[in-house]
Amino acid sequence: MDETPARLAVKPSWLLTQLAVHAHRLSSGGFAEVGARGYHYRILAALAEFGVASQAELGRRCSMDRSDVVAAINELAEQGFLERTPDPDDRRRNMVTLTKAGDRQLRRLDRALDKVQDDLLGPLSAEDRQNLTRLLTRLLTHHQGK
Amino acid sequence: MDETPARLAVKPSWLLTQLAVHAHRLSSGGFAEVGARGYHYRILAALAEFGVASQAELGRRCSMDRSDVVAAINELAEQGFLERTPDPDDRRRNMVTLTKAGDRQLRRLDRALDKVQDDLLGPLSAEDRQNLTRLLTRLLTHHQGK
DNA sequence: CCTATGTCAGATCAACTGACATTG
DNA sequence: CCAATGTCAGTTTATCTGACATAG
Repeated sequence: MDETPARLAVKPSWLLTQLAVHAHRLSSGGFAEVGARGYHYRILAALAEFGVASQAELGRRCSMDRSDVVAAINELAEQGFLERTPDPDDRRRNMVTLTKAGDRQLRRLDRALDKVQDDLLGPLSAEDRQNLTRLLTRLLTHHQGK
Repeated sequence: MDETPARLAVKPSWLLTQLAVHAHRLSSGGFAEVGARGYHYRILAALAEFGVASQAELGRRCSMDRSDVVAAINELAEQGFLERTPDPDDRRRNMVTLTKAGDRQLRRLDRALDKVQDDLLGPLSAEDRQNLTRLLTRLLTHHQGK
């Protein structure tokens, strides 16, 4: 009857790490279906969510490094999913804008992720999912607020 | 009052992805303090939890690829944290055994992770933590059971 | 002077892939 | 003949570091 070993029951950080493996497997699969990867999704989603932003802002919102934002935005711009225009008010900054095509791509990614989410949360009831979401949201807002 | 944008509230998979960034940052910091990394911790923990095992078994228990187990075990054996001996009953297999030094290393890693866990779960009450652990355990056992 | 920004080159770590020889 | 195991080489992705030029 001792199905769950002590370490698993006691260490949520271990649970999160192990679960992250499965979550990562599933979600990269979903991204790949649409020819994208995690960084692309995060940036497109942040643009749709918060609107036009500088690269540094995007990095902060996606918890990504400045330098990685550069590369991801190069790739997304090449595919026409966003546009990079210099900010006249602050000539250090680039303003990044989501295009129509970018919005369509984000929709595709969202659909793919919906399937992933069902796979991932399969064993949980609607109430459990709501509960989990609530807990994770509290954790995330706490850690993103520094 | 609209603190949480729609996407965050609706998509636990996004939440998990973003949280995984913070969890990863914190835990690799903890591992590094002890001169280790995630793969090392997972293998040592699995050995302590389930006892002697073949490399393939370790891979299944840690959700790691066979080939990555090889490299991690090379490194751990070099540091004297485990021993690799051929299985006389099945000459394909290596039996991997945790050493005294390996057990001490695992204890150090556990202590480091305890601090990480407190950082990570900071904003949650004891009851919330128990709740979260219960939900994550159900998800993990479901996904590990294939 | 100091800070923020965008950019680049490079390093590390986790995860995966494909191949191969050996053994069951 | 097929499946499992251990091993090796190589690739991709995510993350981070340090450096630099430019602009506030």
